[in-house]
Amino acid sequence: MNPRKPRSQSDRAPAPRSRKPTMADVAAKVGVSRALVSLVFRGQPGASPQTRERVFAAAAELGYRPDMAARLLARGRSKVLGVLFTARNPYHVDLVEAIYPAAEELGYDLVLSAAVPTRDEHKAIEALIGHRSEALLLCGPTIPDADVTAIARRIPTVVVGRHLPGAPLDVVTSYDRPGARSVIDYLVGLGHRDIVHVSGGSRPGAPERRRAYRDAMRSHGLADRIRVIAGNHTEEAGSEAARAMLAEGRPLPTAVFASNDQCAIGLLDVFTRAGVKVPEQVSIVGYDDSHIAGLSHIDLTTVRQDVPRLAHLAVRAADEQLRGAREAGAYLKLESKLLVRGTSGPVLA
Amino acid sequence: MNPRKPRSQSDRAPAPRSRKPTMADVAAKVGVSRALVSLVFRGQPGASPQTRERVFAAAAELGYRPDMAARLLARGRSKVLGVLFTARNPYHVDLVEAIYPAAEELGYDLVLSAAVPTRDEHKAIEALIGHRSEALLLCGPTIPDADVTAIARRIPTVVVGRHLPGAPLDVVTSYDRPGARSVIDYLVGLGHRDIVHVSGGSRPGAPERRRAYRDAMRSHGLADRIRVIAGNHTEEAGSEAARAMLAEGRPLPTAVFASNDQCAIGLLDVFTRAGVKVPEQVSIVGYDDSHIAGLSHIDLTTVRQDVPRLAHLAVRAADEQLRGAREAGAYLKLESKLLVRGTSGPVLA
DNA sequence: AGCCGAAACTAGCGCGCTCCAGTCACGCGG
DNA sequence: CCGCGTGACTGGAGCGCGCTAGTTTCGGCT
Repeated sequence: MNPRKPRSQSDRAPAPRSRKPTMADVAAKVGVSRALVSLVFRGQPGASPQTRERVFAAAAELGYRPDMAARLLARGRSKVLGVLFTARNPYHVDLVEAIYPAAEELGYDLVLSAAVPTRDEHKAIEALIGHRSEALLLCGPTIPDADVTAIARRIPTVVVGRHLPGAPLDVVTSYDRPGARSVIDYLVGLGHRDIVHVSGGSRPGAPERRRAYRDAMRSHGLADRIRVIAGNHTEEAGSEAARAMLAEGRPLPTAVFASNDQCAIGLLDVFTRAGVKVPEQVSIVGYDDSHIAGLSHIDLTTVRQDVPRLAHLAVRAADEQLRGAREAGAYLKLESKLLVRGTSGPVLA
Repeated sequence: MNPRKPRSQSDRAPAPRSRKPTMADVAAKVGVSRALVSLVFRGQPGASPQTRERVFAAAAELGYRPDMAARLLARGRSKVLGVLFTARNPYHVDLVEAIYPAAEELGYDLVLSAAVPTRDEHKAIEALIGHRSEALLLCGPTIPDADVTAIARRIPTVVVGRHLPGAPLDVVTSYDRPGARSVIDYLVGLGHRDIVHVSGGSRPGAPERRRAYRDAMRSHGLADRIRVIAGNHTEEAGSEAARAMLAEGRPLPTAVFASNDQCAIGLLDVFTRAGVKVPEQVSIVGYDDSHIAGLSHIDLTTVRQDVPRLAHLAVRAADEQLRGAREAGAYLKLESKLLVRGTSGPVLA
């Protein structure tokens, strides 16, 4: 068995459903040159209104669609942004949803590539580059700093939601420290003192949130109550943390601050199933305000990041890099703000 | 100033991002023809092992990546499959994750396009076609039958997880009827009689599951206990249904069969928060076995669809259509099987 | 020696499109 | 009458690659 198959006839043109019409077909039908059709389709001046009309009519009749690949190839600029995201992360999904309109506004098209368990971020990024993305938007990438830097040297890159100072790329993110701090301030204001933090390890944003938690606790004179449980940005990590707390036998904290919403939801589920009342017995606060946090049955208190604006800035940063408007290296940070919902409340005596 | 610089032959710019290296650059560096480099990169026979080695070395040094757009253009076949999915649907995410390896196996590349609130499926599909997808894989599309049919006439199409008989496309899905039926059989076997179904409206698979529920109830002599609550394939719909049941004042059913996992989770959350014990007071069963169903804190009884196989068949169907191996119109159905987890149990006297 | 065929490699066209440098007709002032 | 500007349109050279039809080299066989 030869592992590589020789190209056979069947590997060539697919059974033509009817050959895809090209610009030349449209041009021929109207009786003009291809160049004119091209002009019309790009909406550029240089064609009379009547001709435009006829071109569009002929195109519609033939079912012609401009071929992106050829267009990309011919044009210096491809106007395509590659977006890397983690399919399982609802916050990333929110980001992607917000990036679409932002990109459209500036005339960019999007190509998505998902990082999934069987397909790591490196591969996903290669695919994006291969598909002729002009620039990359990386949503909370988890590969090492050095790798991100190496990629950024090859292609304009914008990292969203991860702190990565000093690399030749733009960073768009929220101020994690004040966001996390406001959570602690809020909880302390409600009378909480035993506030546990379930951390997200080295996940994007997690170190900052952890540090802000510690700082805030100290500044409230609660240094001795600091407790960080190592976790992750997943439901599974949250539920494990909750089970661990329940299994300890000692009293539960009155509040838990999770490093992101998924983790918070894991906590929430395990606690409520164990009969622990939220927020009466334990307040739970997440981070990100991903769309699931807002669902009525979750109703999670969390920290909202301004996702549409984040997306907008990210696309604009990419555009600026591409236009050569400035060097890469911008560090854009947005305010984020506490969003009080139903999973948090005062300490009940 | 003209941004378009003429290409100078001797452009060996160490300035990192000056210009993307092309195959010609690699060829020049190695001292062979472009054609040979092309052979090497396609893994085709016709190059000596030493040459291969040198080509790869030079490519790595230059940071060369084959340009998909050009490759697509030059090759009759683009070998790209366009995948439409709903970013917020975890089951779709599972599917996408499974499609990646399946596509790779047959030598296809993937382009994803997400249907999101601000960007409907039509637009997403146009984008896929524009990016030169040879065929479309539509994960549970929600646009009208006629629209899907119209698209399928333009481009080979495979629909996953939606019943759509008689259209010029392939369908890959699971047997929803037996799957749903096994749920009812199982619940009845545990002693349940008051089994409510929260339906998914006209969402892919939902009508079949609803019908199977009704049929199964009747065949168990429970025709008078049939109760369908109109819903959707979202958490929100599940939670609404749960709230509605709680608000009614009359006794809860002993079991609820939701049309998909997300809906089931909505139910689950509202019930547990209201202090209703699952499964002691109410058993809850979902459908799809999306990855969230398996999370330890959810531990949802559900119906597993064989996602890897579904993905595999879908890709193969697309491949077959493209190769002209057969006409479109295949209807592939897989077995699905009940997966008993922690949210279901016997009726307690 | 002479022939042959496979292995290794090359030349060059063409994929569908964009873009630049024209060409053509037409009107107008000198 | 010519020159000249302007709007409408055309020709053709690429973009980076794949692929067919070669050419050259070389070892083995009669």
